[in-house]
Amino acid sequence: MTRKKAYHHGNLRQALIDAAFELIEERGVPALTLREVARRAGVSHAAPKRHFADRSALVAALAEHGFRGLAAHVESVRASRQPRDSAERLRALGVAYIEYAIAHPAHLRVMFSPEVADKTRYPELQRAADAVHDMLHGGIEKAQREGLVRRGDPNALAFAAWSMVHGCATLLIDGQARRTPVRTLIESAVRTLHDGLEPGAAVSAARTGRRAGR
Amino acid sequence: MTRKKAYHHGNLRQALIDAAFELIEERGVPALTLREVARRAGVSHAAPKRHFADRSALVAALAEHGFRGLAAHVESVRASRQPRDSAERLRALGVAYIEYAIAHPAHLRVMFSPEVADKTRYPELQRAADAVHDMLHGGIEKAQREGLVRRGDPNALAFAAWSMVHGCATLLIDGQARRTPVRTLIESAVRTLHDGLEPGAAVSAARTGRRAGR
DNA sequence: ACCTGAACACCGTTCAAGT
DNA sequence: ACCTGAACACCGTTCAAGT
Repeated sequence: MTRKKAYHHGNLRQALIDAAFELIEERGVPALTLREVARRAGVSHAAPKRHFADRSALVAALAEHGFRGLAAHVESVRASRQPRDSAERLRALGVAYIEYAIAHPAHLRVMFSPEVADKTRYPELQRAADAVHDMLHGGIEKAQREGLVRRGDPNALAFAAWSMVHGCATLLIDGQARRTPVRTLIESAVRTLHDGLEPGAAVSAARTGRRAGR
Repeated sequence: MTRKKAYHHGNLRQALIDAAFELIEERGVPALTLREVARRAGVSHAAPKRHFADRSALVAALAEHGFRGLAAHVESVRASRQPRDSAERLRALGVAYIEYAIAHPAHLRVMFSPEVADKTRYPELQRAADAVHDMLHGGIEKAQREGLVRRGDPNALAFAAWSMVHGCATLLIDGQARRTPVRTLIESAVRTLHDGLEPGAAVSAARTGRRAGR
């Protein structure tokens, strides 16, 4: 209500970010334009320059926002769902990632936009992305220590887990789901990440104990 | 050598596609511009209109090219590597997908560009993408029949496999590999797709027979 | 310190005109 | 049938000038 006035002389930076997300959600990433964002925030087209050096800097800020939001969502799920062991906890992390992508497709698209693929130019973005990666990495190591994830290079295992979850999320928000409910697809991806495609895994998944733990 | 002359009055369409891929490889997808493509092909900026209705139509043609190239690469790998059973064949398909992405990152980016996410507007693109999907779907069903992939909705299993392979490919071409050789990461993703993260799978993977096959 | 307005080079798209 | 050249509205970016 009273926001519109505060924008003009206040936190223009945040106003631009809000307007940018609205724009992406309405008309897609290709429609994201500095001039349109400025227009929606009610300032001249040159005003964003004070807050974002160029278009890439705005995209980087949006991506950073996305990574922080994802980390927060993962944390909140962890707090509310109370996973019983580290394997369930890891599974919850994957589901949270996919949920976040579906709830905020604009955020995920901008987080992995080619424009900001080189994160060395944006240290804050780098840190935000690393924080999410560290959650995954830590989750893998913890589950390994408890014998709930097989042994091996944690980096390589974390990468595999990230690939599955990220691939699932991006395919779903790009509308690649076909003839099958989204819920079923998510469950299939998360279960396959744990059990694999091979038939034997179904048996081992039904076991309560472990077999080749440390 | 004699190509340049042939372009001006000949297969301009193909010349534009070639120029577009060169441009994307050199300067990335955001730099893809109809005017620059026309310039490189040596024609006026309005000439592409005869072959591509608008920018999206060009991107769709590039994406279609990408899907056909991927299908061809998968076929050639299948012919040369002679997989012994349907599980190995499925694994080879995944590796081929990732190899293709790394060899032709511009193709993969354009294949999954948000601009052409809605493939209903481009039937030829739809068909090319479906052909790749059908290969995967068929591979899953065949492996199921041989008892080398667990039972369940083939669509859901194919989606999980696609998620892993596609996620791996996109993360790698976006330079998300960290501190670990690419080869190791690919092997981890492909192995995890088959075995899962859980410890029991390592044992079952070592078995020669099946256990819960049909 | 923060924002404006004019300016420049670029882009997508259209369309009458050329061959 | 295929391509050109001028035109229009839009964009990113820069910069002197305003408050």
